[in-house]
Amino acid sequence: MTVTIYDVAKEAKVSMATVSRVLNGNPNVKPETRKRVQEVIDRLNYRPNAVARGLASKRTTTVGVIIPDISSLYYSALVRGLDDVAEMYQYQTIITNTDFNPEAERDALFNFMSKQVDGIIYLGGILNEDTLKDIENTSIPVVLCGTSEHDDKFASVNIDVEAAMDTVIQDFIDKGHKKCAFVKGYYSEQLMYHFERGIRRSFERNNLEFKDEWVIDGFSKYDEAPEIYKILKEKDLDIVISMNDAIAIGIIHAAQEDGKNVPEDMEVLSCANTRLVHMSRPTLSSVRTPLYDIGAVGMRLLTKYMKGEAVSHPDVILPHYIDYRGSTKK
Amino acid sequence: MTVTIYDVAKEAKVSMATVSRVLNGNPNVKPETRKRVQEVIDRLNYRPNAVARGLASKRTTTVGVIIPDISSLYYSALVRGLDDVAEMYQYQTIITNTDFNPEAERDALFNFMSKQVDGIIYLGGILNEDTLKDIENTSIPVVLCGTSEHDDKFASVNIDVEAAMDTVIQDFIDKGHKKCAFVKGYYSEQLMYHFERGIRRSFERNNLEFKDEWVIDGFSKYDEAPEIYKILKEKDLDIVISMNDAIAIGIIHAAQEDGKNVPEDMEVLSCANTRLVHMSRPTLSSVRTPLYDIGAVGMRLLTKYMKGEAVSHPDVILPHYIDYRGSTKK
DNA sequence: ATTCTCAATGAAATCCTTTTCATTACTAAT
DNA sequence: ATTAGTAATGAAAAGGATTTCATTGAGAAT
Repeated sequence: MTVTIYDVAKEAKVSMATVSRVLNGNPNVKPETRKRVQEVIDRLNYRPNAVARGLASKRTTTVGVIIPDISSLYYSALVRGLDDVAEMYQYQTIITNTDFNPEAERDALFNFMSKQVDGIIYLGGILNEDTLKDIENTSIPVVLCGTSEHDDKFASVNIDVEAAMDTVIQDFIDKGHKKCAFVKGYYSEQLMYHFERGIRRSFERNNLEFKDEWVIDGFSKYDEAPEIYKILKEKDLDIVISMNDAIAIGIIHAAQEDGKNVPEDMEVLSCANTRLVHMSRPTLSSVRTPLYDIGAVGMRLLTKYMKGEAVSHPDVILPHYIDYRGSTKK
Repeated sequence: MTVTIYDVAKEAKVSMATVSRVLNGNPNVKPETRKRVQEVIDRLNYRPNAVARGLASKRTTTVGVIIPDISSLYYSALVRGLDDVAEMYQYQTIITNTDFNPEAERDALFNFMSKQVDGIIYLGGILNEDTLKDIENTSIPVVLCGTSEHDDKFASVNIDVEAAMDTVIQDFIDKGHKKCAFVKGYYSEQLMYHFERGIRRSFERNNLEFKDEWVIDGFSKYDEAPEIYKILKEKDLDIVISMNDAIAIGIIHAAQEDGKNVPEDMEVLSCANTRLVHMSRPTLSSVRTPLYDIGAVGMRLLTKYMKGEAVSHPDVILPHYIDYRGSTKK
């Protein structure tokens, strides 16, 4: 039925070992032998069984990716970056959606181990201690992308979100503002924590108070924005930093429906940087996080680990920019 | 180092076969033996090697997914549907982005075969004849999702796009319109073809001509919308059916910037149905394609094939609706 | 001519399961 | 008491590659 390496060996009158050598580009094969074997491979249309190969070599050319939700523009942009680089290096990815559920993350991890992935990219939420230990034991390389976990244990790729927030807040304060809302989103706790810390730090440095009640949490979708707007209005907050850009757009729309103008009556800035920022009116000011690049660099890093290469800088910080567009005042 | 089935067998004083039976829920194990083995499994923290298992059983619990671009809202919604059902049935997915490149699709397919996937979900563009034949030879089950390929060879899940377009056009004609633009997007040729055919059919039935020049092709991104708008204006087309909703929104914005009002001066309807439709002002009228469900049903179908179950209706047509929102007149 | 290297190749072990087939130990039936 | 039938188990093969180690042969060095 299916052609195996044995069939090729027999047909080419060599041993399986030699066929294997040809397959893997091992130089210890006489050119004419190589040619003969290659001809048989082509003629028989032989394609190696990656599963058998994986069992024998202990390498599967597969990496596991843990992600909250692939249908989010934010995460799918990261994944596209990952995938393109993975493709370049001949790896395939297995993606598992976890919706920030720690149990789902744990299951995913165990699945990856069972499937003998060569590496893991983690874009997720919180790894609990047990799971963490399990991973370390396997010695499967792990790279964290955009979760802002400054952890010694794993390599990571991020932007400096605290610095970004610092800049943003300083700009607002310089324009004379003394308060702002911070609307969290559907991201990892750590990431949200770091954003908030950047904001607080900036307020502190300016000897201004950042009130806990300015943090608005528990919303994840565009549809919920009117509720958020209501809260903002109650608290008389007219500077809004939203982690999620769909929600930011929703807030703008809610304000507009309430007869307000953005940015004149309310300024909105998003921390995500998906394609949506261009698609609202006014266009959405935002922190330009290079999502695709974070994914790409993360996977590149992982390939190095998987090949056993030395990595000089395991914690990569990519540059970020603040793009002031229509939803903030000059 | 790593615990194998052999270690468990030795420790539990049974043969590997019995451990395997316990692992796979085979009923031919005495309850007390099962318990003893299970205890050892837990104690040793044994987790089966899926690669070895795959080699021995010829089943990998992995399905390959071919997709143009995971970072598209349209396709990632489909994939989320797929993934959730796959998860339910204990399958993992390997996703490959192809950007509609036939060669990339072919490579992906060969990769899947090599990795011995149990099934394939195809959301892609055009399978050329050779590749098609290769797939058939492997007897790997394939399900087509949302590509609108009414092909006897493979199972498929779709909406009836021609009927959808027919309804839409009929509505426009009933409102007194005699022409409309059809803006293609970044989708498969077949899908676009079926949409166009639905439009043409409707025009014909009303004894109206649909001109070739009303078909606008070659654009894929929001940013390109101003160009499209220019063309629309030249051709004096004020009814626009766009396959892509980001582009539809772009056209609306371009019109607004040109001092026009939507829907008063120009009506726009999108055929995709991503979350974006709610996020524009005016909100975007669209064909409500149940993307998530198409993916989910497709994967469900595939699980049946993979388990060798009979499938009574291999070509599923899911219901669709036309959602008239703010971008079209009542 | 003999020894030494090194390139080229093959035999066989190995990777870790599942699965088939044979065997043993019981229980029920006659 | 004997046989038949069945439940429970084990031994060993199979799955398709890689990899280690041994071997062969040819050319270089002595």
